[in-house]
Amino acid sequence: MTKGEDTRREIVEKAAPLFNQKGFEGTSLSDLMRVTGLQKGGIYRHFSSKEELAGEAFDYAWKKAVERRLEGVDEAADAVERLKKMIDNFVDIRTGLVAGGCPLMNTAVEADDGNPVLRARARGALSGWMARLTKAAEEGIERREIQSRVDPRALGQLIISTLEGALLISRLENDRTPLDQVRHHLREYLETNVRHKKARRAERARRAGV
Amino acid sequence: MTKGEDTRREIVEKAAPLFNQKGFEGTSLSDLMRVTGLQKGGIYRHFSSKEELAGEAFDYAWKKAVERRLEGVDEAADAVERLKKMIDNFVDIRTGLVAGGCPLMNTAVEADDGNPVLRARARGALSGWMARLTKAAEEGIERREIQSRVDPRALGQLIISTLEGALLISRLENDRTPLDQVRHHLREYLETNVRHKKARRAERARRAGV
DNA sequence: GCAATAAGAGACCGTTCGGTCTTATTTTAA
DNA sequence: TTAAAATAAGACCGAACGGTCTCTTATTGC
Repeated sequence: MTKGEDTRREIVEKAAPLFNQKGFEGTSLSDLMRVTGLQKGGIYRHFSSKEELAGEAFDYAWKKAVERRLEGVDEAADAVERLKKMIDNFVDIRTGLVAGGCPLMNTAVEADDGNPVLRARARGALSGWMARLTKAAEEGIERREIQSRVDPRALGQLIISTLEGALLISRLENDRTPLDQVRHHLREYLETNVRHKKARRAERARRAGV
Repeated sequence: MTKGEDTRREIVEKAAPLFNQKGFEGTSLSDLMRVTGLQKGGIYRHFSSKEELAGEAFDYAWKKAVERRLEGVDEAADAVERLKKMIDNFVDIRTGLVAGGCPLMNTAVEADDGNPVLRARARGALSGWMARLTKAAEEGIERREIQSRVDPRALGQLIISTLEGALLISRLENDRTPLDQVRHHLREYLETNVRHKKARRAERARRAGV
């Protein structure tokens, strides 16, 4: 890795929390100069515009969020447990993330009446997340772990909507109750309306044995 | 009403969609001059700062949202129907509102890492909304329309979180499916886990009779 | 209709904005 | 070691920022 590539990477990593907290418009070049310790020339050598840097900062922030939200998911016992693990990760994990809350929410709200480049970035992130959830649900249906009447896409939308909304409220109130609340609600829903009935007795036995 | 008061009101009404769409930082005085047809002097005669105007614009936008979201709620047959009506209004109503989506969400996201004045405004709006929902739930419990084990505050948080999250996703995707999805989900939840069991037979009969 | 007052225009203020470009310095490969 | 290439500094640009202030114009109460 050349020194230039290294500097570029550092700029992105240091810029990401700024953009995530203050937004694209709210982050100025002088902010970026301050956190990177570089002058304008040093920044603009690596990026053609503030927007290009913001785009890469979003990708970086989102990548870190996805990584953490997927931790331990593959190890879960079945499809329902995988979904529950993703929910738990969303609710519990607050370290190792770019500061400022969910990049998807922040970018979606700022960009949906404006900046089309960042908006596209947010849509891409959302569809990736949706794909993870629907794939888990589809596989669960195939394996008779999830009821066949469940619509994977609708389930994914429900989970994402609920989690993002609770995060919004939790951050505004500075209180994690809403996140815990929807976690409990979604878990109940998954066990009662999503998990395949044939699998329920076995699952109860497994849990009792733990 | 003097001409000054009238002008002031017009400024607020014309500024509100701008702030709701572009945010506080994203809305410039030249934007405000354009939509109001006034020069700076004409605006600053009525407001001491851009922030003061933004605050009043938020109140205006929120007031309109609340008015529409409460339409027909008092006429509902019981507490569960009142909650369902509030949910329906949130999902269905898109006219008569200040453009740019939910003012609570927009302001919460922009202000939660910054502007404390606007953040306080958003928190006030949220607590008012929560109060409406918890009051409906508490009354429902008193009247044996809602199960006594239901926690009014938790129910309110769940409804608000779910609706706001779905609105976020719907706006990003430009697709109302997530909103319809969570409406269906919440209705089912209200009927199954919230409505008082003694009231269920009567409710089914009432609905069959309609 | 007139004087007092309220309302609005718009020039002006210093600052900051995103961005460019030339120059100096550091890294790199030969 | 040295020359070429990569990298960073920072002066500079015009435009736009939020805000002030003076002066003119419009409204108001008498």
